[in-house]
This record gives sequence, structure tokens and C-alpha cells, in this order.
Amino acid sequence: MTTSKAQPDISNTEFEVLDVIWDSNPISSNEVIDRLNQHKPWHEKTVKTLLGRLVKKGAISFHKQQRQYLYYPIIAREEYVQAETSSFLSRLFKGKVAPMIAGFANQNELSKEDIDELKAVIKQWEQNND
Amino acid sequence: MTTSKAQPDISNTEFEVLDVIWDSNPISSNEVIDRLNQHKPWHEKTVKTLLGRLVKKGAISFHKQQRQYLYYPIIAREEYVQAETSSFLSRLFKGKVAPMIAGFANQNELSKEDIDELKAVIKQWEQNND
DNA sequence: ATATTTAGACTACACTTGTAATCCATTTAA
DNA sequence: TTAAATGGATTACAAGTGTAGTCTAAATAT
Repeated sequence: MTTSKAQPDISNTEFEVLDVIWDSNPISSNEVIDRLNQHKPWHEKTVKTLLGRLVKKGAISFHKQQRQYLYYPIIAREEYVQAETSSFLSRLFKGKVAPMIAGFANQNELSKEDIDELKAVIKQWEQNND
Repeated sequence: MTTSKAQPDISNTEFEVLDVIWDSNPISSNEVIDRLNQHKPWHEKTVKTLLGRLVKKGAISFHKQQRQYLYYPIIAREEYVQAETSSFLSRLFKGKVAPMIAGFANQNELSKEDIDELKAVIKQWEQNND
């Protein structure tokens, strides 16, 4: 059975923070800040606000280590990503994957590698559904 | 050459309105309202607000027919959809399509039909890139 | 032991978004 | 020809978002 929980609404910036936490956890706010700052010049306070919002939304939680918090995810990346993907596909492509790939192909955004990978995914699917 | 314009940020509700306009245009606000209301119970005023916002954002425009406006899209659906797709894929799948499909497959969300369609897309791609 | 730094909590504030209501000038109906 | 309806413009307003600043208590440095 496929259990699908309603995901809380996670904003774009919140997602970037969450992604760091998915990547490595438990993790302190400072570590999150450091990692983010390799790419984004976000103020420390900003990141902390986002951490707080993610906690409030139930996307992450933490346990205390002395005075600091160590954060960890509550929702799984796979689940979240799958839910987002489904809603994305249904919004823009009536829920069908092939038209999305086709649109991509038309824009010349598919490489030989992508094609090979797609073939592998298909082969895998066929093995599981013979 | 692939010309990619920066798309204005279009909200979820705005997108639904825009989608009606893509579907049939030029179109009056009343027609938009009627079509939307086959699925969404949005107040007339709400839809008009959204039309106004879309105009302000440069996504649509209109010409007057007496006292009414007839709206038409400025940005093309294909372009918009492609831009959204790229940003979606880069956010969640490092820009690669195959992992997205794979995730879908793992959730048992791929039907035989989807697979056949994907194969067709691949075959098409290969013909264009021999 | 005091001064300073630090961690998190709370507050701020403009902008966007969803969801209309009100205002005003025409059209249209009575 | 006066009243009502209609179309668009303007205004409203709470919740969410991006982006911090301030407050407060604890830890650390001097």
C-alpha cells in the first residue's frame, strides 16, 4: 500500500535548508549555516528563522546538546519529492510523465546519457512488471 | 538557438486563470469565469483580481471590445512550462530527468502506457539524433 | 567575577497571495 | 429618464515569505 501523508507547505528557502538537513543529520544550526553559505550568502539570522519555521511546520525536529540544537528531518526526502513531483506533473502535464520528457526533448535538453538512464529505468520497470 | 526569457513569477491561482486563457483566446473575463467555475468555485471578483495581476505581471494583455476586455496570453505555454520544468528538475533532481522517472517508478506510479509513451519519446529522440 | 559572545526566542516589516468588497462610470432595463 | 446592473479599477485584509534585527539567558574569555 502506498501511504501518502499530506506534506506541510514548505517554501523555497525553507526547502534549501531542509535539503541540507536531509543531506547530513543530526546537524547544528551553525553547520547548516556553513553548508548553505558555500552557495548562498544568507545571514545567520535568516537561516535560524527558517529552521524555526521548519520545526513549527513539523518538517524537522531537534534534540538539545547542551545549549545547541541538533536538527534532524521528520519527513523523508523521498516522500516529499514524490509528492511534489506528482503535484507538479498534474498541474502542468495532466499527471503524465511522457509529455514532460517529450517537452524536454523538444527543447534539446536531453543528452545521450539521459536517454541511456531512461532506458535503464524502463528496463528495470519491465523486469519488475513482467 | 534556444531563447529563454525570464518568466514572471506566476502564483498557483494565477496559473489556473492563465491556463484557461492559453486554452482559448481572446477571451472575456466572463468567459474565463465561466470556464473556471466548471471546476473551481471562485468568486467573480477573485478571478478579475487575478486577471489584473496577470496583466500587471506581463503574462497576458487585452484589447478592448466596447466596455469589455478580451484577454490573450503574452507568454507561451510551452515556454512557461519548459522553464518551470527545468527549475523543478534542478531543485529536486539535480536537473536530471531519469531520477525523477525512477522515483515515480518506485512509487508504482508508472503504468504500462506510460512506459510505452516513454519508449516512443526515446525512439523519436534517437531518430533525431542518429 | 565581570564583559563579551553566542544560541535560540521573539519581533519586524515589506511584499506576495488568496480571496474578495467597494467605488465609479457606463450600459441596459423599466 | 431614472434605476439597476455590469465592467473594470481600486482598496482590503489576513496569512505566508524573504530577510533580518532585538532580546535574553547562558557560556566563555579576560
